[in-house]
Amino acid sequence: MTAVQHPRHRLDELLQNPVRFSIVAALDRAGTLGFGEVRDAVEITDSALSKQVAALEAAGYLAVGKSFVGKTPRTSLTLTRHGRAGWRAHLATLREIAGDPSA
Amino acid sequence: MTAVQHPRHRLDELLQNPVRFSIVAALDRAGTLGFGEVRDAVEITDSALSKQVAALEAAGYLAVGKSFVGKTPRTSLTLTRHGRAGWRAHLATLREIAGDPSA
DNA sequence: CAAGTAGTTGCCACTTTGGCAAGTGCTTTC
DNA sequence: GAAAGCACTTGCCAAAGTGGCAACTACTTG
Repeated sequence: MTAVQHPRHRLDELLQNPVRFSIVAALDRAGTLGFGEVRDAVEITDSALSKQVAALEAAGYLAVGKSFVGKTPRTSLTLTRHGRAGWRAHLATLREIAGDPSA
Repeated sequence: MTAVQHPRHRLDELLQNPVRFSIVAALDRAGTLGFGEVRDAVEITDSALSKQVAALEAAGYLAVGKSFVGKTPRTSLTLTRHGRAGWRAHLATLREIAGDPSA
């Protein structure tokens, strides 16, 4: 039989970072948000957000849409199905480790 | 009025590490555990655990007791009041970010 | 053309973390 | 009583993650 591993091994590396955790949390709740909205909500610099968004996008966790609202460009962020699944699994694992009965 | 910061700023740096998170979670549930018990539960090497325990102890999060059970030394780990408070606050912040209504 | 908006990227320095091997303190075995 | 064992501890180091800052892209407005 396979040894049962401690749940920490199942934590999502991407979501262990507080910034990415917060970005994904915000998107999970809001559905879609603009780059600026996320930047202001999470309180991070453009540079840092841009890098973390790129990481999440590369992992297929979120879709980045470029469009124009009037004359100004708008980058919209939305969780993918995969991202949402990863988020939920991560939360469930955290709860499992913490001993949360609702895990 | 003071600007309300995003809750991620209140996350406990010590508890952002999965190993320390797991150690503290286990101790919160069990009360006191031996070094070996934690090592086996969390599935980590002696070296890594020793270092993380030292970090948690330095932060006043846990008390390390050295004693002998028969002839073999036993290092027991217990959360301090401060450690328990930090743990609870960290969990509450995670829930707050995640939008958990029970936060 | 200069300047501004909305991001993006490169470069770099700092920090964290783990593995591995050697070391510590105490005890049992040959 | 020297060697070996047990339960950790520590030093050294290499790899990886992050953020700051400044320069850069792309497009628009004055």
